[in-house]
Amino acid sequence: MASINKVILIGNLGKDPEVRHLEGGVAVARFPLATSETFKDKNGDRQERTEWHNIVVWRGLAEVAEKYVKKGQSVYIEGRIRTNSYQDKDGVQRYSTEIVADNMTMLGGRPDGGSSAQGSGSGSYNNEPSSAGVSTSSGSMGANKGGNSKSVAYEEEPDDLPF
Amino acid sequence: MASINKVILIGNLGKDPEVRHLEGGVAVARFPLATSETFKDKNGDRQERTEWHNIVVWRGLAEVAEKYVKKGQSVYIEGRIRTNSYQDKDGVQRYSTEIVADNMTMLGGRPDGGSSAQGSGSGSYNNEPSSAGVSTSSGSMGANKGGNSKSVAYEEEPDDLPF
Amino acid sequence: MASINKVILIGNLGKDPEVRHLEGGVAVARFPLATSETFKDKNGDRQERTEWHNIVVWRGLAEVAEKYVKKGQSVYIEGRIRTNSYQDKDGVQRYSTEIVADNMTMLGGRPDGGSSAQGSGSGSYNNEPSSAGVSTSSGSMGANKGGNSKSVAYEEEPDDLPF
Amino acid sequence: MASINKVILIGNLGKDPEVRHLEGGVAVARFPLATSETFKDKNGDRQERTEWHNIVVWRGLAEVAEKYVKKGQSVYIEGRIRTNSYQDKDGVQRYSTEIVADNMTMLGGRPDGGSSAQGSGSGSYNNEPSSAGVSTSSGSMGANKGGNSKSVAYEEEPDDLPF
DNA sequence: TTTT
DNA sequence: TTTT
Repeated sequence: MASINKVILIGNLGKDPEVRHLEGGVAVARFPLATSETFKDKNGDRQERTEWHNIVVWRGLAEVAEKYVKKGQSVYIEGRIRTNSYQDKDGVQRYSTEIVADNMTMLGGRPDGGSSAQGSGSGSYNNEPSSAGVSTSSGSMGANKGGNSKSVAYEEEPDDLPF
Repeated sequence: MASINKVILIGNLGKDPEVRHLEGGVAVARFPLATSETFKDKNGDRQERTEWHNIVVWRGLAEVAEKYVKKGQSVYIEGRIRTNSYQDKDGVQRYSTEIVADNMTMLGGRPDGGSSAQGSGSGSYNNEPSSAGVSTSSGSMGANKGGNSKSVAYEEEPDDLPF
Repeated sequence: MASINKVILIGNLGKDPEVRHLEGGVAVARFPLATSETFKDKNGDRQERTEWHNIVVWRGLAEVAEKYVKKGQSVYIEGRIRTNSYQDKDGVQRYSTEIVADNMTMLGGRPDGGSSAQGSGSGSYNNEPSSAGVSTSSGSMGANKGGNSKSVAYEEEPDDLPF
Repeated sequence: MASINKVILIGNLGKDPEVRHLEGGVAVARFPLATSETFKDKNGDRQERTEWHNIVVWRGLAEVAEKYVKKGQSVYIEGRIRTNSYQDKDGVQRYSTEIVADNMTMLGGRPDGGSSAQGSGSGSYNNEPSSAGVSTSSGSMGANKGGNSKSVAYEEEPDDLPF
C-alpha cells in the first residue's frame, strides 16, 4: 500500500463556516478557504491567482470552527484531499473535491464580523490579532466535546524517561 | 497575504504518464495517482477507499516522468492544488481539480510494464525496487529547451479505472 | 499561540530499531534514519550529503517498528522535532535533537537482514517490494495494542451523508 | 535513493534575525523560532513545552528576514533539517541541529519593536496584523538579489494552455 | 529567547 | 467568496 494523502493550507475564509449537527450529535462544518499565489505573466506583469478550497471539518474541530472561526480570518489547515463523485441531472458523472481537515489552527487575520451570528466587532480581534489561539486536532475523540486528541496523545507519553 | 497551498502524496500511478511537448519545447506530463486509506465502517468491517489524484508535472519533471515513471509505480509527489473551471456543454460552470507537482521522487513499486514503450518486464524492477533513484525538483529551469519534442506513441489500453 | 512543528521524512534505517518495553507496557523504539541530498559544489562536481535523524516512536508504532522495520528499509515518517537538553560531564548544557514520529509507513526498500533477529532474507522483500503495507498513526490509543487511531477516526465519520 | 527531508514550522521569533553578508554578497540570517505544544501531564494538569528551532535562511530570504522579520513575530517556515557536527574543546564530537529554510512567510504576530532598527511601534502592526504579507521562496537563484524563484517558476508556466 |  |  504505502499511501500518503496530506494537504497543508494557510488561507482566509471566504464565508463563515456552515455548521450542521447530525443525528448522534456529530458536528460538521464547511467553509471556503482562499489561497493566493502571485506570479509574473509573460509580459512581466504581476498577476494573482486565487485558489478556493472546500474545507470540511468534523466533530470537535467543527465546534471550534462554529465558535471561533469567521469569514476573513486566516487559518492553518492540515488534512487530506477527498473527491466525491455524483451523477448530475443528465446522469453524467461529476466530481467535487474537498479538503477534510484533521488539524486547524487559527492564525488571526481580519474578521469582518458582519455575517457572524455572535456579531463580535472587528475591533477586539484587531487589537489582539491571534489571541484566540485555538488549535485542535481531530482524532478518535468521537463526540467528546472540547477534547483535544493531541493533548490526549501527549498525556500518555511518559516524559520523564531516562533518555 | 500569507498563503500556503501544499500537497504531499505517496501513491501509485493508475496509467503511464501522458506527455505533451508544447511549442517552445516545454513538456507537460499528466497521470492519475491513487492513494488509498483503510478504515472500519460502522459494522466494524475493514473497508478501503481509493482516492484518485490528477497529477500534472512540467518541464524537467515531465521529462523525468516520461522516461522513468510507469503505471503501477509508487511515487512521492509534492505540489499544490489547482482547480480549473470551465463551462460544460450546457453552460454550467464545472470544476476540475489537479495537483501541480513541483517535486516528484520515485519510490520503486510495481510497474506492470504492459503499456510501456520501453516494455521493460516487471522482473527487473522487482529485483531493484527503488534503484532508479530519480528525484527532481522543478525550479528556475525555465524554458530550458533541448527536450526531445517527439511524442511517444500512446497505446490505448482498456482498463478498469473509474475515470 | 498558533504553533506548528511538523517533519516529513523519507529515508533508510541505518540500524534495526532498538525497542524498550517500559513499566506499564508502553513500547518505545528508536532508530537512525538517513536522508541524502545531492548537490553540486563550487567546482560543479556532484556531491552527496547524508543527514542522520534520530527517530523515536511510541506505543503501537513502536511495536510495528519492532516487528516489521529493519535496517536498510525505506520508511515514510511524519512527526515533530524535539530537542532534549542535558548537562555533560563538565556541567555544560548540551542538546540532542530527535524526531518523535506519529506516523510511519513502510515503503519497502532494501533490508540487509544481517542484523535482524527475525533474520528474514532479502529475497522475499525484493519480490514484493512494498507488500508489507504497514501504516500506522499514533493517537490517543494508549497501550491499545493493534489499535489505529486513524481508522478509529474514520470509523466514526458518517460516510453516507447527503453531501 | 528516494529521500525527503522536509520541515514545516509555525512559530514566533525569540530574537531579531542576525544577518551576515558574506564575501560575494550572499546574505545569511539566523534566528531562534519557538513552537509550543500544550499537553496534560499524568496529574491531568495542563502543561506547555516550548521547542526552540535554529532557523537559517540564505540569500533573498535572508534579506527579507533582515528587513521585515522581528522578534516576537509569527512566521511560517518550510525547510529541511541539517545537523552539523564539530569537535568540542575536549575533542568530543558534538552535534548542532538547525533548520535551513527555503520558504518563509510572515503571519503577523506581535513584534515588540524594541530591538528593531526600523523601530516601528507595535501599534501599526496590531492595526494590520499580517499586512506586511512578504513571502519568498529560495531556489537556484544564486546571488540574484531580490529574486523569487517561485515567481520565476510560475512566470514561465504557460497558463493559457488548452486544458 | 517567543507566544498564549 | 477571502486576503494583500
